Amino acid sequence: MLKDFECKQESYAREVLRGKGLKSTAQRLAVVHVLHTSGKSLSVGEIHDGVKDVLGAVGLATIYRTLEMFEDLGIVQRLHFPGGGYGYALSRGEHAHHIVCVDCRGVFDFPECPVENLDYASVEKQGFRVMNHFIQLFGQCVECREQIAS
Amino acid sequence: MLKDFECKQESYAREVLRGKGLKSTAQRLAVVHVLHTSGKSLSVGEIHDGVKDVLGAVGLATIYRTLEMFEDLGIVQRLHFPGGGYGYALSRGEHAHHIVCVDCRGVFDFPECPVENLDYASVEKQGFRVMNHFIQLFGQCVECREQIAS
DNA sequence: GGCCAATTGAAAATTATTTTCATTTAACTG
DNA sequence: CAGTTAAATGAAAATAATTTTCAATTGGCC
Repeated sequence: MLKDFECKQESYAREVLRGKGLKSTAQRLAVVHVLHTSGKSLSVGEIHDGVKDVLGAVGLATIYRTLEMFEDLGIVQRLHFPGGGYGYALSRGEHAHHIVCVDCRGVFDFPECPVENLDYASVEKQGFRVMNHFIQLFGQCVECREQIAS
Repeated sequence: MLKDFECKQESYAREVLRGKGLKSTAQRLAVVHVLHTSGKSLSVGEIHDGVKDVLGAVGLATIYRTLEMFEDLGIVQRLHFPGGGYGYALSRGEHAHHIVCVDCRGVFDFPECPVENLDYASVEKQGFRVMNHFIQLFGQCVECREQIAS
C-alpha cells in the first residue's frame, strides 16, 4: 500500500522500518500520518480513532504494538502529562525536546537542550554516570492563551 | 498513632496534611516511611507491600489514594522509567530534580535545575508561555556500576 | 505470481485502577 | 478524656487499560 503523497515523517518511518527488516504496513504508516497531521500529542485511543478514520477497522492491539515499537525505534516519544495520563508525539530531532501545551496538547519545538550544556560535576562527584534524560516543558500556546483571555 | 521516632519527612508530611485540614493517618505516614527508608523509587505495589510490613493489612485503594494526594501536595513525585512503568519517590527540595539509577531505581539528588537558567526566548518568540517542567535524569549509580564490572 | 516470515484482528485473559458504601478513626470540643 | 463529626479506610465490585493467543492475512523478496 503505497500512497501517492507521503509526508517526510512517513518516508522516514518507512526507512527506519526497512533498515530493521520490519514491514511498512498500512497500519504503521497511518499511525505516523495521524500524529503528523494532528500536530498534537495524542492518546492511544485518539490514535486508534484517527487510524480507523483512514483505514477502517483496525485492532487496538495493533496500535499498542506499533506505538511501543515506534518508541523503541525513536520514531515517536511518549509524553506524560502533569495531571496524569500520557500520549504520544512524533519525535523531534536529535536533541530537541517537546514543549506541550497543557490545554490543547499541541506540541512545539524546543531546539536547545538544557541538559546539553549542563555541568554534571556535582552528580559525577557522587559517582553517578548520566546516560539519558527526559525533559518536558509544559505551558500554554498562543492560541489557547488568547482563547482564555476572550 | 504517634510514633516515638519520626523522620523529618514524616513530620513534614504531617505538617502539610494538618495545614490542609487532612488527617495524618498511620497509612499515610507509613507511605512516607517506606519511601524514606528504601531510598529508592518504588512502584505502587512495592509501596503497598512495604506499608503492609509495617501495619499489617492495608487496602490497595488507600495506597492509590494516598499517592495521588501526596503528589498533589508535593510530598512525592511520580517518575516514569525509560522502559515503561512508573514509580514514586519522595520529592526533593524546591528546584532539585531526581537522578534515577536505571538498575536499582535508587534516587539521587540533582541540585541544580537545568531549566532554571535557561533562555526561554526561542520558545517565547513562538508565543509560548512556559509554566512547568518535568525533568528526570537516568543513569547508573556507583554501586550498580561496580557490581556490573565485577 | 508465489513463498515465508512478519503482522494483524478478534476475543479472551490479565492487570491496573477507581468506585462504592458500610465501618472506623483522627482531631477537635467541651 | 469521652463525645462528636467529617474524613479516611477496607473489601469487593466495577471499570478501564493493556497484553496475549492463535488463526488468518499481507508485505517484501525471489
